[in-house]
Amino acid sequence: MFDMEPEVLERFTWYMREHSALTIMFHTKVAEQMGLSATDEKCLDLAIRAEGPLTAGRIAELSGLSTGAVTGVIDRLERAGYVRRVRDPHDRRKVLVEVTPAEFVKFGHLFEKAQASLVEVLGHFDSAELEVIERYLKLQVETFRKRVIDT
Amino acid sequence: MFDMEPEVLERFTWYMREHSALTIMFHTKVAEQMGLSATDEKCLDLAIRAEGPLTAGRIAELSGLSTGAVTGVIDRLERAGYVRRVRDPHDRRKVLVEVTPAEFVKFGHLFEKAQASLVEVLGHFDSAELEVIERYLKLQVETFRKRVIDT
DNA sequence: TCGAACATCTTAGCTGCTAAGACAATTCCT
DNA sequence: AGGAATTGTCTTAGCAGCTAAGATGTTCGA
Repeated sequence: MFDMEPEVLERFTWYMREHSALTIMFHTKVAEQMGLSATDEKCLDLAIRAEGPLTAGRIAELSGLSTGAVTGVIDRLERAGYVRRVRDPHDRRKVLVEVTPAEFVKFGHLFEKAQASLVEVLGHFDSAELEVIERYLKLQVETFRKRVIDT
Repeated sequence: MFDMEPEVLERFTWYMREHSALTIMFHTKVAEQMGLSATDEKCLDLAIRAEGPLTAGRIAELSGLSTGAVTGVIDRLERAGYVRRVRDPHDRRKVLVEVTPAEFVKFGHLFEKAQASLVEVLGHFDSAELEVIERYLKLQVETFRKRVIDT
């Protein structure tokens, strides 16, 4: 820990801000290409990134939408073939949202391109440098998560 | 440049994905606290990050909204005091959207907290490491921008 | 000077959100 | 075990904000 020059902080702040704006634009464009609204894509992403299948209610909590809105989201995702509704056998009130991986083959190119540009960026660093970057990313994600929760 | 192990790439991909999701959640929450919709906040952010004042039409292009929608966005932002409509003296068809900096004082705590967590993260690295991280961020933003444009 | 092009605003119609309540399944309490 | 309260999802009414099309006002070029 050492004291940082103000311009350094300013530059890092700028990178963050720029990266945020780009992330939001990218998110919008990916959704568009998949024939979904940003909201629907956001919920689909939650379902994909979750450990097991999520319930409709859990998606409402995580996304901040009302349960009524989530019904509509799942309707559209199901109609488009991205997910399937499965009643939870242990609690038949619940609806489990199961992602159907096959549907994503169509959009493989999107993810491949994303992967390719990540590889391109990382290719400019040696393995000691990558270690530093990974430590930074890990810490950044953890810190960011805490901040998002109490905002 | 050296060849990367698949698990390393996998971990980096995970960080990216997690960071994206957090960015979108954070964006939603900031907008909420400022009494704006995510759309309005996105446009305001464009206006803040731009060099000079943007025209209404330019905001429509950059945000991907229709000109009609942008009229509504500016109405709401103006009513809330974040921006001011100024007719361009050189071309009186155009409406310049001028950000009123004073309004952001109220939300200083939001930005201070963001700044503070950035400082906290960066505090874990010495200046040689920060140089690596900055190089990474710079490259990442540039590469990401190209990818977003042709997506 | 007049018509074409341009920048923004207005409006009609539509989609998707929230809030409230209906409905069905489960759990709790006696 | 049986009725009441709780829980999870869906339905509906009303509303906000988006798009597309056209109106309005301004500029530019011949």
